Amino acid sequence: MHIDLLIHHFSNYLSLDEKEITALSLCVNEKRVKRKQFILQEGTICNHYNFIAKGCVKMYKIDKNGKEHNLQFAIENSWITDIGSFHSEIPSELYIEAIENSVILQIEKPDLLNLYTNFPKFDRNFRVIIEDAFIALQIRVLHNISSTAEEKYLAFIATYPDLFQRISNVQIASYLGVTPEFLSTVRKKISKS
Amino acid sequence: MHIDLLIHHFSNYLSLDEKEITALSLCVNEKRVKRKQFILQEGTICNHYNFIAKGCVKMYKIDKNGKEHNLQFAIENSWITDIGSFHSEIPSELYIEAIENSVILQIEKPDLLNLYTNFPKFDRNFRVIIEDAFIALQIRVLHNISSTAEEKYLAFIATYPDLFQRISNVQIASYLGVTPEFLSTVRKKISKS
DNA sequence: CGAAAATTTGACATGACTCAACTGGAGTGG
DNA sequence: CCACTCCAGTTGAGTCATGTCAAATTTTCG
Repeated sequence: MHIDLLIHHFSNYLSLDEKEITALSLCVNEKRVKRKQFILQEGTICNHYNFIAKGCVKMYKIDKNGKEHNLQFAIENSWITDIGSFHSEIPSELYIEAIENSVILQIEKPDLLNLYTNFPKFDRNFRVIIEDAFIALQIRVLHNISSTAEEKYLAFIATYPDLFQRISNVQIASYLGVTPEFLSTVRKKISKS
Repeated sequence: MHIDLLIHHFSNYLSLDEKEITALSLCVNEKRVKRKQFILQEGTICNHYNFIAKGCVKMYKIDKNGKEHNLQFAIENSWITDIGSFHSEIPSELYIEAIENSVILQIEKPDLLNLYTNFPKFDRNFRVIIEDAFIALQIRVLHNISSTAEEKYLAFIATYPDLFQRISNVQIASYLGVTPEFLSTVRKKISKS
């Protein structure tokens, strides 16, 4: 079962004991989605945390010109959620869409709050998980405000060599904040040097 | 005393009880810095969390061309720390420098870890604090990858009207990732419309 | 196989940077 | 209190990075 992946994921932090595993298992829902299906759509409230057990998904915004801007990718053993919408319970401006056929483990908000209250270890573990995500986002912001497209692209493939092989350059361009056409010329220049 | 500000800050989350307040008080160090003094410098390990009780500071990186890139500002009642360096205990690539004469409340890493272990409420509170910071960073990334300089500037002054009045446009330009000259032309264009 | 999407290429447009010069406070020392 | 310096802010000319649009080609996937 896929929940073993989640339990193993937590063993990277403070491992769960029997009672915690039982409680967690009771509130995890497994959801299978095919490529191009949505886990979240703009206008709806994001009321669950999503853990990717298998596959690959993206979270993005569509701007006023209809263009997609990728905020985050997630593959096996990582979390992807519109935490802003989850917290405030206001409608999301984001989409979460499967790039590959995927298996998602979802925890509903009331269940997660219960886990936090009954088992402080979840507060601890999610604190550390989000700290790590925060650190990665800070590095991304630094690149955004200080690097050229070429530098950002090279940093991306160095940081996420696994992702890089699974997603198209259109997706990477959207994540970096450049057009696919320009990324193409950047890649050409890199390959020549 | 300034520690009251910190205790009050936590009351925005789960309020601290007597024992927690006592424990916290024992590990908070008050530090006064003047304008242009450093709280952290590149090459040193960031081994404390910094809470701004009074004043205003910035955290930035200096790139290979000697240019500053502002990652974060902090004013009263907010946290500013190189969490990456704090976690991994590798030397920081960032500077934290006072923009105004300031009062900082510092918690050393071993003390913070003790607070986490002895009082789970700190895990909870810092989880929520960092979640909020994470949400703000995600919004910033979305602007970085999808907006023009003008849109980013307008979003900045709408989001941080308080900060906007206390710091120079040079600092804002560095935060947005544009040159001060170009920000100047953007501001001129805005004032005309 | 066939449709849809990804990738590349080129001509052109524009947003943003560089560099240099100038102006006008704000702080500092005599 | 003045003279001085330093820095923020502005302006303009020229340049570079990146975007737009359109078209052709290749790849992917159902």
